[in-house]
Amino acid sequence: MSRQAQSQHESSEAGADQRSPVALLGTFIAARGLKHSRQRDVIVETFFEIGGHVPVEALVARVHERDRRISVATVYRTMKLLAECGLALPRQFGDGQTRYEPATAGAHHHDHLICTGCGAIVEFENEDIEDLQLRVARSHGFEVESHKLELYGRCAACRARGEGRS
Amino acid sequence: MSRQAQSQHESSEAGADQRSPVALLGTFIAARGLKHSRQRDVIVETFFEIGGHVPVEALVARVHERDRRISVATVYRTMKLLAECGLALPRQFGDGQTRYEPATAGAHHHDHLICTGCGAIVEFENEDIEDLQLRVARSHGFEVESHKLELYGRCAACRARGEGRS
DNA sequence: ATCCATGCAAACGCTTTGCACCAGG
DNA sequence: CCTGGTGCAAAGCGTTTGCATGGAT
Repeated sequence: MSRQAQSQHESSEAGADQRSPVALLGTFIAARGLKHSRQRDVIVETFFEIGGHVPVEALVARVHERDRRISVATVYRTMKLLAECGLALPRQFGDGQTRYEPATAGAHHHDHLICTGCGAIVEFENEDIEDLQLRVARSHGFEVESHKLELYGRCAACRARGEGRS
Repeated sequence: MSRQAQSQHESSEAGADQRSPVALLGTFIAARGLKHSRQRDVIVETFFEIGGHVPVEALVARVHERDRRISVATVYRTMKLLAECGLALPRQFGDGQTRYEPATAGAHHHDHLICTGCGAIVEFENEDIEDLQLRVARSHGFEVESHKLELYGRCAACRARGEGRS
């Protein structure tokens, strides 16, 4: 909605900020004097392949499909690195486990709809709500730095499936 | 909401839903065939004395000021019981620990402003935001069951204290 | 007498960390 | 080579649970 189209052709092949995540990470790593490794590649590729809001546990499982010997610790360390690089966003929903969501270059802040039936997570963005948030905060003397909004409910599919809730 | 006033005179002296939390818990306990105990009284009294959004750890500390021998397990069990009774609401902010907030009888749903400077937690309620939430959800085929909205920022006091953020 | 509640400590799930070894620059 | 990365296992943290004991009804 508020994302203005910058140029039309860049989407054709690569686009300045459309380099592969692995490549982007490479840049960050180089800039920080860190090192490159095979397991990081695997983890990062797998993470962006999944694309969604991945619990670390699930990511580990997927990574192990490619290389059984990559350790959980390395996955955690790599995800933390990705988060520091701004390539992944850690999310804390109520269930005690950290999920990571890919942070694509031009992406805006958004919030989440979470289906209590099937666990589906849908992203949305709403400027009106954000405006109201700022206003409410200001009326309490707060200056908002960030926020978290999660709506829990049943998605269309789940409602269709079991009309009279379980 | 679904609790209808059963008798009328009980409200005369104490107020139907204004009875002390310990007394209210007593009623629930009796109704469920559970038992009363000294440590529950201490925990519940302490909890409502604090009144805010208490991390369990802090509650335990306070409880221990009164009786060192009450165990952590009992505090957790009691808070879970209070939550089931509807007298306390468990809250999960992002910091990995559960906080409980007293649920007074007529209280509405509300959301939270959390100061990233001093940790202060302010409650607010905003119908417009809630309306918009419902609308957004519906536009995605969701039927909202509950939601969580947290605004993180700096409160007036903290901003006054250190204008140029640390 | 009967259950429930308690305390203790062990177990838990998720995440982090210490350490010795391995590997990229 | 030197520094950072890895695997493993242990530790950490908040929370829960099994079990024997103690207390309320």
